Order: sequence, then structure tokens, then C-alpha cells
Amino acid sequence: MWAEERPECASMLRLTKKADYGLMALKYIAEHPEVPALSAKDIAEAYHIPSQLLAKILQRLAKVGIVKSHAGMNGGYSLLKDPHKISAFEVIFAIDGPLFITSCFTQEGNCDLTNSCTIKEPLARVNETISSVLKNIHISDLVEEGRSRSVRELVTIRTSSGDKILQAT
Amino acid sequence: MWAEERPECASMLRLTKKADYGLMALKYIAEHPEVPALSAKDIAEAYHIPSQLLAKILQRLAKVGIVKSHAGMNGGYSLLKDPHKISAFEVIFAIDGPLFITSCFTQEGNCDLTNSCTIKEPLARVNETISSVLKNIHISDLVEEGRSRSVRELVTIRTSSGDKILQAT
DNA sequence: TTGAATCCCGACTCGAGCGGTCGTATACTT
DNA sequence: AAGTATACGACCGCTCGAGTCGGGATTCAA
Repeated sequence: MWAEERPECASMLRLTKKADYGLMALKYIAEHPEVPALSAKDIAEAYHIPSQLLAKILQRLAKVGIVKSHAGMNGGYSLLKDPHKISAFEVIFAIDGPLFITSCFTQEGNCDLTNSCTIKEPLARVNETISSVLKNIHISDLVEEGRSRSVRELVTIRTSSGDKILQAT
Repeated sequence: MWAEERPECASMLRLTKKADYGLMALKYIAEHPEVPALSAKDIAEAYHIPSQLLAKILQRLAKVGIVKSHAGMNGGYSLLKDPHKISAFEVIFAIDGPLFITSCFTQEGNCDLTNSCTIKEPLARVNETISSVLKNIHISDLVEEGRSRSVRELVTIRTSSGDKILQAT
């Protein structure tokens, strides 16, 4: 196939392909509001991704009420929510489950070393930060990407070394 | 609660254990400035983590000049930089390599579908956000964690749904 | 000088989970 | 009834993270 030549490129906060596909599919559906329902096969072909896999992903999105499924001929999936109301966070959450930065985590010290857990507290806060950013990105932002500056503005960050100003709006 | 028993709770933006261990070790060293050098074995025992694995991690941190290694008896590792100057980002980078949210990424369109890549642009920006947050967290913040509010203030976020204000002191 | 402690580093194993497939059941349209 | 599509569980190979092993180099102490 393609890619898979560089195993060392990503790490840590990589989206799973499933989440990727899910976001792509939602974007695609949002871009075609005139079509009553888009089949998993159609979407998969548009992006050259395996259709059966995409189908499973869309099924999960259907289960949590992000999309609606229509069986039968000319069936497929349609958005159930306004693209402006679908956050990347909920999509990823629906597909991959809860996301935590820390490895051991059950909010009662099961990584019984009090010491080791202290380092994770600030990281848990980083985790919240990331979640918040993802909650502020919506499918509509993906669709408008290009001319719109919404996303760009959303996550603008002043990161002059040592400086600590995060801002967005 | 919902974290339950499942070991597979985390995903996506999980720190690798190596990065975790690296941060923990640096914190530990920073907490013991009076000791000229701490061996990988000592640190590993303090946290109950495999010492050989930790050794490899510290070696990578030594290679990029974050710590200094001392061979021989009573040898070990000591910080080479001020804890206030060591960011979580560079530690993670040194251990795990570059981090990208997107799966296919080589800055020249190798995921040749122009369509599929458009969705990744905004995500790349999320990636920058996360990097910036990690760059603003330092080993010293981990050490002071508890009484100090530095980290807490650093990543405070107003996330009232729909609202888009990130701020940090 | 010898030995112990320690760093150094590549090679290796092992297992979980991700990405993907298959097959079958079910639902809807015409 | 036929054809198209979703629904869903079972399965599977393979990558990669986690951890181990072993041999070698360096330093210190007795």
C-alpha cells in the first residue's frame, strides 16, 4: 500500500487511523448536505480506505447519535447533529474510548507509589488541556478549512521560549 | 466510576511508559541536588520500575545533554541543565522522537489524497498546541507540584461549551 | 592490579492492540 | 422476491512498545 515506510515518525499523541477515518468521513458527509445518505462504501472510495473498516467506525458513531444510519437501498449515513455541534473530542471518544495521557490511572492509587503519581498530576492537567482543545474543534471547522481562519485562530499560541501565554479566540 | 478495571483505558495521546519514566527520573534527580550522581538502579528502585529499561532512557537523555553520566563506582546521572530549563517537551522528544498527531506525514504529500489531507491540517495545529503546552512545563514544575500552583495556573482553561478561551497566566 | 559498581548499547523476546477481513444476519427499497 | 445496504461478532497478521540479555568500557577503591 502506501505510507508505512517510516515507523519512527509519530508517537505519543497520534490519532488512531480509526479516529482519523471517522473525522474524515464526518467531514465528507458534512460537505454533501444535499445527499440524503452516503454509504460507507461511497465515502471509503472517496478516500481510498477500506470500506468495511469505515462501516464499523460509522456504526459506532451511529450508536452514540452523531450520525443516523439508513439501511437498505440508497441507504447510508447522514449527520444527526449540526456539524458545528460535533466536536472532534466526542468523535474520537466514541471511536477510541477515553483518552488519558498517563499509563496507570484509576483515580485511586493503583500505581501505589505516591511518588510516581505526583508527576502525573500535572500531566493529567495537560490532558485536560488537550481535551479542551479537541472539544473546541468541530466538524464544521474541518469543512471550512482553507479559507476560514476559525481553526487557525482557535489554537493560536504565543510560545516565545520561556513565555507562558496561551491564548485563543 | 467509569475508569473501571480496564487496562485498555488509554489511547491516542498517551505518553509512552518510557517518557513517563524519563520524567519521573528527572524529577527524582532534581529532588536530590545534594547527591552528586544517582544511579539508574537507585532511581528505578525508588519507583519500582525496571532498572535496565530506565538506564536506556537515561542514556538517551545523556546523549542530548539533559543529564550527565558518570561511570564507575558511585557513578550515575546528574542534571546537566537547570530544572527550570528542562521542558517536558524536550524530554519526551529525546525519548520518543518527534510527535505528530497525523498518521501519514512527511511534509510532502505522500498521502496523495488531497482530500484526506485537508482534515489533517487543523489537527496539525492541535499538535502545535499540545507541543506548546508541553514546552511550558518544566521539571521544576513537577518537583514543586503540590503546594505550588505554577502548573495549575499554566494550563487553566475556560472550556464552557462553545466558548473558546484558552488562557494561562 | 584486581574487582566491583556503573554506564553503554545493540540484539533479542514477548504480548497487546491496531488495522483490516470475513461471514452472516438483518433491514429497507423497489 | 431481489438487490442493496447496515449490523456485528469472530478472526488474524503484524507492528510496536515494554522489557531482558549479554558483552564491553569506564571509573573507583582496596
